[in-house]
Amino acid sequence: MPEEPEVEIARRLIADLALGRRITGVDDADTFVTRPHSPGELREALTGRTLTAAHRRGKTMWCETSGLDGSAVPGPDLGIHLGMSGRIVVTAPDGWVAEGGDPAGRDAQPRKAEWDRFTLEFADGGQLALFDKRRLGRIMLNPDIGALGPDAAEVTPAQFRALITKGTIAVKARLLDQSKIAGIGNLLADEILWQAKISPATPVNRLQRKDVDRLYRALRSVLASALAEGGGAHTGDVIAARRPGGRCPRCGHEMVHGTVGGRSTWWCSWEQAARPLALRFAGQVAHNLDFGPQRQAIP
DNA sequence: ACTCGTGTTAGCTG
DNA sequence: TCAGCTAACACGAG
Repeated sequence: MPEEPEVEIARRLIADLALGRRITGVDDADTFVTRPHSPGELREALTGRTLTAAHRRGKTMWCETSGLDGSAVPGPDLGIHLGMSGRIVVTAPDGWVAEGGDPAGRDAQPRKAEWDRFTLEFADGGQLALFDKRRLGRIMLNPDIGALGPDAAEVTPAQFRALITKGTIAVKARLLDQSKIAGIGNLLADEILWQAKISPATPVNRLQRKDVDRLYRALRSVLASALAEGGGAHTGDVIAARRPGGRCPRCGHEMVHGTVGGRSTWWCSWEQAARPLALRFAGQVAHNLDFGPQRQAIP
């Protein structure tokens, strides 16, 4: 998916190109994407309104809508979640198309019409569509934003410490828990843990204060650079090494693969080894003396 | 043919 | 009730 930085790109797309355009038609026939709404419910709720603002918390977006016929009473919020493969496609009146969201599917096959899972038609002839091959994206009225933790890009160090360290769950699973901190996905989590040199399987109650602080700094810098590079979670330094035979871009040791928190996880076998720091240090001495790592040039 | 997966969530267990 | 885990969802890509 679109993780937080890519969702932010999609939100800006909506904010820049879709606000203020009168909605004259709504295709809400895909009831899996629009669950729990029934067919026609979204059309009924949105036709005649305009989107007036685009917001985001974590990976959830929502648009405010105008009142009908100049009424001051606003309409319902339109919730948008891109799921695993969703993308926002905004078409201008002249047919010019802008996209934001999932980049993995971009440039692959030509877009099939049936992959547009939800569409707003505008009076000017353009449209806004949720394009989603896998169909795990979601459109709903008045989404419950309160169920999400603070946005990953806005959480403070003190909030972060409090939200992260409670319990015994693996730190990666906690980073992925949207009700604690909203916005971190599987790839970003691997990148953040790699930057912080922390094993993804570390129980959160075993993290020391300095580990948590390092994790927080890694979170901030990974999010900032992902957004600066156009939103892709793929832009992370370790993402390219997430494959069989991949090597750590810093130390050259092999990346290892496993499942943490039910998700596919890659980490550096050396720098993110799951053992106490003291043992790691002792191991490093032995390692360097006896069988120093074969460093590989990074392509 | 068959497995995997950038996400969420219902339902289960202790 | 809470914390944590697993399967299921849907379907394209490798």
